[in-house]
Parts: sequence; C-alpha cells; structure tokens
Amino acid sequence: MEYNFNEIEKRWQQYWIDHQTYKVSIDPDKPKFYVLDMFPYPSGAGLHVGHPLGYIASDIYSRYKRLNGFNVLHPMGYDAYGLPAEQYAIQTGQHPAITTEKNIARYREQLDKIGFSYDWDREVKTCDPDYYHWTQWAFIQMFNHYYDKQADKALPIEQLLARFEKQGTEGLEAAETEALSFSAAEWKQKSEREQQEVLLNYRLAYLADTMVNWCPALGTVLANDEVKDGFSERGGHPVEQKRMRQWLLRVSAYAERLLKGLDTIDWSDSLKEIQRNWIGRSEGAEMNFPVKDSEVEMKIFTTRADTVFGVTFMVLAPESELVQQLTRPEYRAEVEAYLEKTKKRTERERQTEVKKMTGVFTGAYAINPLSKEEIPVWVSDYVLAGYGTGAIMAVPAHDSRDFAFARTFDLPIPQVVVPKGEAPGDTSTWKDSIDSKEGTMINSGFLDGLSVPEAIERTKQHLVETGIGNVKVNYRLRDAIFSRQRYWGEPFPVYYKDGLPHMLREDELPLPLPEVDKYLPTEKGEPPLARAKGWTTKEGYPLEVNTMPGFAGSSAYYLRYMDPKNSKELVSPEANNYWQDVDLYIGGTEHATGHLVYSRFWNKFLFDLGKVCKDEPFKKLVNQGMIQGRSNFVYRVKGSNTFVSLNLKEQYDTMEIHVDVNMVHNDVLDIEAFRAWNPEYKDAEFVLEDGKYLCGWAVEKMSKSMFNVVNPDTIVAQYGADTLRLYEMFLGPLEQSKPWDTNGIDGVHKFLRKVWRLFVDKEGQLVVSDAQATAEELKVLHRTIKKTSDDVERFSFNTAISSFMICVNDLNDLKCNKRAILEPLLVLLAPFAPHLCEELWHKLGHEGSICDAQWPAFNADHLVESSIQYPVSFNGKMRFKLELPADMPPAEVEKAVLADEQAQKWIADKEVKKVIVVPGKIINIVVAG
RNA sequence: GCCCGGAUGGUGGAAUUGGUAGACACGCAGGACUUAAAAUCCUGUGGCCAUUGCGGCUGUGCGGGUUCAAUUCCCGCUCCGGGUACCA
Repeated sequence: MEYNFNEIEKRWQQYWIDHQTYKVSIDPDKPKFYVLDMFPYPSGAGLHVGHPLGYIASDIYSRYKRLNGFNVLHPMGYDAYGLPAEQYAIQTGQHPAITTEKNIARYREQLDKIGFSYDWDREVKTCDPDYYHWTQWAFIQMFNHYYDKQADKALPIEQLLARFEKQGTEGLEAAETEALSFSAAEWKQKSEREQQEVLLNYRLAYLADTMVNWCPALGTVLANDEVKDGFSERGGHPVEQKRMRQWLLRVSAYAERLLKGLDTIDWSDSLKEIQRNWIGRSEGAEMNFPVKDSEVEMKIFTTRADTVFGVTFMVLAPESELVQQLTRPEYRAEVEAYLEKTKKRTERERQTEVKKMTGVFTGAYAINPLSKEEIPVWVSDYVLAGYGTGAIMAVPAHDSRDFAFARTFDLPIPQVVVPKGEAPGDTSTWKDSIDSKEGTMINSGFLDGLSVPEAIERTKQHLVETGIGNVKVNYRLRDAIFSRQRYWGEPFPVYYKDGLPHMLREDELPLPLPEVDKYLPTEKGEPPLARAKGWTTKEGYPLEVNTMPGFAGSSAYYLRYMDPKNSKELVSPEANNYWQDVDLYIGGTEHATGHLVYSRFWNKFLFDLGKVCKDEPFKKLVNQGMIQGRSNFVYRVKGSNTFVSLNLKEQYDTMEIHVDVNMVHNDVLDIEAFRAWNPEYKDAEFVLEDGKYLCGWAVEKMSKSMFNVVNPDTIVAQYGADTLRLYEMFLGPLEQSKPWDTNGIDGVHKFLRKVWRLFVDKEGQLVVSDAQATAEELKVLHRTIKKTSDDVERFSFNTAISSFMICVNDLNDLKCNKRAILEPLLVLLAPFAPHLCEELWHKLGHEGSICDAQWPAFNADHLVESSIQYPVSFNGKMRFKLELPADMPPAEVEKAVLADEQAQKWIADKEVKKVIVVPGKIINIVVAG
C-alpha cells in the first residue's frame, strides 16, 4: 500500500479535534513553555505559501518542547482591524465585520489543513468586544497615569495632583510634553479647565496639538512607522504634515527602559540594532545662547559641545516659537514669506530636495557664551522642530548640513578640529565638511590642543560649572499618535464635557463600535463615527469619534492568550504567574519599529501597574526570512502566437511573458494548462527543446500581477501537509529570505514515502520486527537523535531534515525494520511530519497520540568508535586517509603516519619540518623542498 | 550618506570552536525493472587536464595578510539584500 497522505491527514486532523489533543491548561506539575506566532491580518487574498513559514517553525518547536515534557502554550488569533476591510466597505457598502469574518474563516480553513498544534479555544480577534474591552481598559489606565522619573515607573495621576496641591512642580521629575513650572498656590488658582490642560502635559495617554502625518487619500493620520519615504505604507498614498489635536501615547517616557531592556532579551542583533536606532539615544549638552538686545535665550542641543568655538551661525526650525520672538521688524516680511513657503512643502519634497539649502536671516544675533562672538540667527527647514530644542548651533566645518548651508549663504567656515596626522586646511577649498570624531582642537580657546573626547568632557564640565548649560540625553523616539480618523478600529472609551476629555468608568466597558450609514467622513470632515446615531453617553455627552490605530490591538494579545475568556480582567494573576512571558516569538522583521516597540512599551506599563509579572514580554525572538516569489516566463515570438523554449529564444525576436507558476513544474511548462489559461493562447504554437517547453525564471515579489503566488492548499492537495511542512523547512535557514521554488519538493515527498516503506509493505502490512537492534543500527539512530535535537534547539530545521534523510537512507541500506530503531525515529520526526507519524504510531499499536510520547534520550555510548579514519594532509592539503586506533597517543600517530607508504610517496625527497596531530581530527605534515 | 546582514557547483543549501569544502536534496547523464509509461532502484555529476590505470592541477565574490592549516580570523575593495535618513 502506498503512502496515502490525503486519507492519513484527514483522519488525524479529525482525531486531534475529537480528542482535544492541543488543548492546554495550567498544570503546576509541568514546566511551562510559551510559543507565539505573530498573528496575521486576515486579508482577502488568503494565505500564500510564505505566511506559514514561521508558523511551521514554531509548530515544530512547540511539538518538540511538548515531547520533552513541557506544558506548551501555542495559540493563534487574528489582528482583525485594518484598512483593507474598511476600504472594501467604502467601495461596496459591506460591513467590514462581515468581510473580516469571511477572511478569518478562509484563513482558518487554510491553517487547519497544515496540521498545526494550536489550542483554538484560546483564539482572540482584536475586533471582538470581549477582546477590545481590555484595549480600552489599558487606554484608561494610561490616561490615569504619569511617568515619574525618580521612581522610574508609571504612577497614578492622583499622586501628581496631590503633589501639585502641596508643592507645585517643585522637585518634580516626570515625563512631560513641555517643561512647566508653577507653585502650589499658582496651581490652586487655575481653573478646572486649566488644571486639566496641565495634566495632559503628563498623562501617558494624552491629547495634544501636534504635527501629524496626514494622509488625505486615506483620510487619516499615520504613525511614523506607517510612513515610508513620504508615502503611506498601506496603499502608497502621499503623506503631508498637518497640525491636529490627537491622542498620543507617551512612549518616549519609556525610551531608556526600552533601550536597556534590549540587553536582557534574546533577539537577533540586527533586530536589536534597528530598535536601538529607532530609539536613537544621543548623549550631549543643552546650551543657552543669549540673544543680543533681547531677554530671550536660545536653548540648543548638541552632541558636540567641544566644537562651540566653530559656531558661525544659529538655525531655528520654522515651527520654533523663537522665530516670532527673535525676528527683527525689518526682516519680518522676508521671514514670514519663508515660513509660508516651507509650510507648503510636503514632507516628500523636503526629503527629495535634501541637497538644496533654503533659509532666511532673522536679523537677530546670538552671543556665543564661550567665545562671546556675535553670530547671526537664521531660520531653515533643515532643522527639525521635533528633535532637541528645535534650534541648533551650526558648525559648518564639521557638519555637512551646516557646511552646505554656509556655502549657500556665504557664511564663514572656521576649522576647529584637525584630524590626526594632518595640518589645518583651507576651508574655502573644501568640497564638504570634514569628519571630526577624532583629532585635535584648534581655534578653540581653552580647548586648544585637547583631543576630541577630552574636549567634549571639558566643555560639558565648563557648561555645568558656569551654568551656561547642562548635560542632556535626547531620544529620537517620539510619542505615538494614537488617533485614527477611521471606522474599523477600537472606539476610545472617552467622552467630552465642555470640550475636556473624560474616561468612561471601567464598568461601562466595552464600548462597542457603533453602526454607521456610510464608512466615510462626514461632510464637515469629521471621522466616520460622527455619523453614528446616539453616539453619546447616557447623560448625553458626545463620545470620541476617532478610533485606535492598528497597533492598539496587537500590543497585549500575547497576554490575553494566557486567559482568553476572563471577563473580569485582561489576564488573571494565576494565569500570568504561570505562563509569565513568551519564551519563543517567531515573526517577520517588518514589525521591528512598530508592533515590537509598542508592545514592549505596553507591557512595561502594565508591569509598572503590577498587572503582569515580567518587564519584557518576548524572551526570545526569531525572525523568519521573507519568502519571495519565483516567477516563470514564456517567450513569445513578436507578432505571432508562437512560443519558443528558453534556450532557443536567442534565435528569435521574442518578448517575455509571465506565466502562472502553478502550471509549471521544474521549469517545464504544462502546455495544455497554458492553452486553457487564456483564450488568447488556445491555438498557441510551441517550439520545444528535447520535447519540452522550458520556462525562464526570476526572483520577484510574490504578487498576483506576477502570477507567482502559490497557495499552501495547492501544495497540500498535491503532496500533503507533511510534505509542505518539511519542504518549507528544507528550503534553507529559517532567518534567511529565499524565493519559493517548487523545484525540489519531490525530494522531501520521496523521503516521506521512504519512511512509510520502512514500516509498511506493498500490501499495507506492518513489517516492523521486534528483533534486537545491532550496534550499527543503534549508531545510526543515536547519531540522528543527537543531530536533530541540537538542530531543533538552534532552529536549524533544514539540517535536521537532512539528517533524517541520511538516517532513513542508512536504515534502508541496512534493511532495518526493527521497532527498537523505528519507534524512536518516529518520535523524532513527529514534530515535522505529525500526520504520517501519528498514523504509523497507531499502526505500531499505540493507543494515545504521538504528541504525548517522549523524546528519545541520546546515549553517546552508541557512537563510540574504536578506530578513526585520519585525514592526512601535506601542507594543509588532504591527500589520503589512514585508519588508526582511536586511543592512539599523538606521538604514536606521528610515528605510524610517517611509516606509512602512502605518506612516504608524498614526502619523497622532501624534508619533514613538522607533524601536527590533532587527536581524533586530523594529521598535517609540513614538508619543504 | 550612515548602520546591519550576505556572496560557496547548473539550483536550494551543508561544513556548530580555524582542522577532509560541496553533506542532504533538486536537476542532469547513464543503467536496471517494464510491452510501454509511471513508480522504484543503482551509478556518475564543481571546473580544467589526463582518462590505459594511478591520478594531477585548481577551486568558497575580488586583492592582500595571519596560521602547520582559512568558507571560517584580520585589512582593503566589488556587488547584492535589509534598516534608517537633514536627529545636530
């Protein structure tokens, strides 16, 4: 009987459902292990073959851990809110909930066919009120907390209120939008409204007027990580800067902890590096520059305080408040014109015109606090309002932007750092600024002669002592804009009273998403929720009309899986204390600066509240590589309906046409399928080579338009789920990106058939014997146990599969069909090919699932060799092999090898300079002459 | 521009701490079985030279270096992929 994967897979998938094989619950007698996949957004296109790559890897690891005695939590769910369903709703009027449910059903169907060990009782959907209840709840908590830098954690806003009552801002160190200073008396004199405005300056979820990334085509704002090169990541629409009142999350309060936490978690270096860059910590100094004939001081941030003697001008960001204060009347018109002009420039233009410097002089002069020189103050959009203080000191000789600006407006460029081993140069001949990270200070007063690091320290010291400035750490990480002007998202648990935001009570949650007549903004330009009838509290106060962004629902889903049905809290302390954190998280790098920052922030906040027991949510994270598409081409002779095979195309004038890869096998075109594909090709003629039509190929993005999308269902129907699982893993290292290439899938399928035939003969009879295993057979088995255990531990699934193949080939050669060998082998293979192994496991007479078997123990005794085939090298080149006893001491080995006649041939009349013997490894003979 | 990662046969890839380069698989070529095909099995397969046998030379993107020994370590470069970008 042949290996009938269709029947086998159907049978065991049903068995697993019937026996609740993958249901898990808290079991204090077993160690826990939590394996998590990044949950998918259920798109209308369904899963393609790239999606399950990570799921298969995590599934193998989950099953492996279970076989090793762990209680494994391995859940799955859906990131169900998102733009595509809403865009579809706008076009068709179909409620996004319906679209989403349909897509989820399709995803589920596809996932089920692959044989995953998910506990579906724990499924979460972010659009489910029982789920977003806790998203809304967390938002309320953030609104009700502020970040205290002394305690280095979030504290209740009541504590801040009490403090203001008692001592105002005196001694307060808190994360804030802007630095405020008032006494207790001043606080008490403030009106309720004023007090609330002040509190928004501290709340971790707060309303503020900010410059946002406005995408007119989508009709909404976007977070920084949702914008790529001035275009929206979804849809590729242009994005512009706009000032709007929005909800924000004070992620920046956690910048330092987010950075430090990276050192405690097992993530890839590249991913950590991306996060470090995104957080962008830079240590520097804040310095105050007095302004001539003015009370105003310009505060600037610099990481290179040592170059202060090289400053020849100051630059303000156009949005800086100082622009109005400093601009001299006679320059006002010019400055206004410039501000007007820059406002019109989109983010996109600012980025593409990097080289072109624009700016305007304000007429004001600042005074260099160290050199006492007067220096002109300019305005230019190359300075960003959002970073540092929105004002800079320009050091044109050593900063390329400042240099370009100085050249454009003909400002002086004095050199203050001389690189090691060079003489001071003539800056008027320079094409660009010169690097100044290393070198010696010149033209810098009391800093002259010092090295750069010394000068930085000395200047900082000087600033602090004289009160001119202070040492300061800046972060690039911005607060996350949390409002979206969309329908299909979580409603905010917020209402407005006299224009001030208030939170719903916790017992009023969840606040369900209302129905609307259209999924479009109102005529007044308000978000879709403004269309909802009765969108007010019981008392009649209007509810917030914005909704939350995509990352809201994905920021704590891993916690909800621990206790998905709890209606009283996000996760019970019992469940959280047992499951703790995610031991292994598998997903793509594309979430490096979005989800993986926000969920770490969210988790740290909940940790501060004592709601979760771990500061970092994801202990180990493995990035799976992207699966690219592999397109196939046919070559049409221009102006005809004739197609020529790949290697003949040079003889004709042809054009390349994409063909659906699903009708190409091993680059050979299925001509009948091609003719049926499109009426245009019905009567196509073919010029073949060797009787076949060979297609060309290229690696491209996997997309419908390239006809290179391969669905897992197709592969499952053709080869079975076990083959798909094996092949996805066999393709190469998990972390590496690679094109999906079905060439080669026959190899793993053949392997599974070979496994089948070790157990079952042609008549379908079990041929397993109870005879005792030989030493040789045991060696094969234990070599495989060792190799596959090591490989699974380090996520090297492709090499694990190779070693299975070697093992099965060896057992075939040995004609081994002994239970003592085959049964442990089956357990090893079960995480990879669960259906086949379950079938054979039961054929062997077992009652329960192979999932509850025990991973075979490795016994090194079986691998001990009495002799070793030493490779013998001459000057590092391997020449022949020599079998010697394994325990022969190196001196004996040397003697033996020199006495060998093959060695003599190679030595001939040359002089033996040295013999290196690495016991058990290699012999190298160094000869000269 | 800056920061990461990568480059090995016709193809995907292996070589875990510097120790036999090319495991395993695809493809290809030849053969066995078969009326035939499919399936299965066997043999060969980096390149060049020699193939009468032994073999020999060369080879991990390029150029140097360290070492008895380098795909692996160091220096310089080329190309490819990813991240990021007026972040002071």
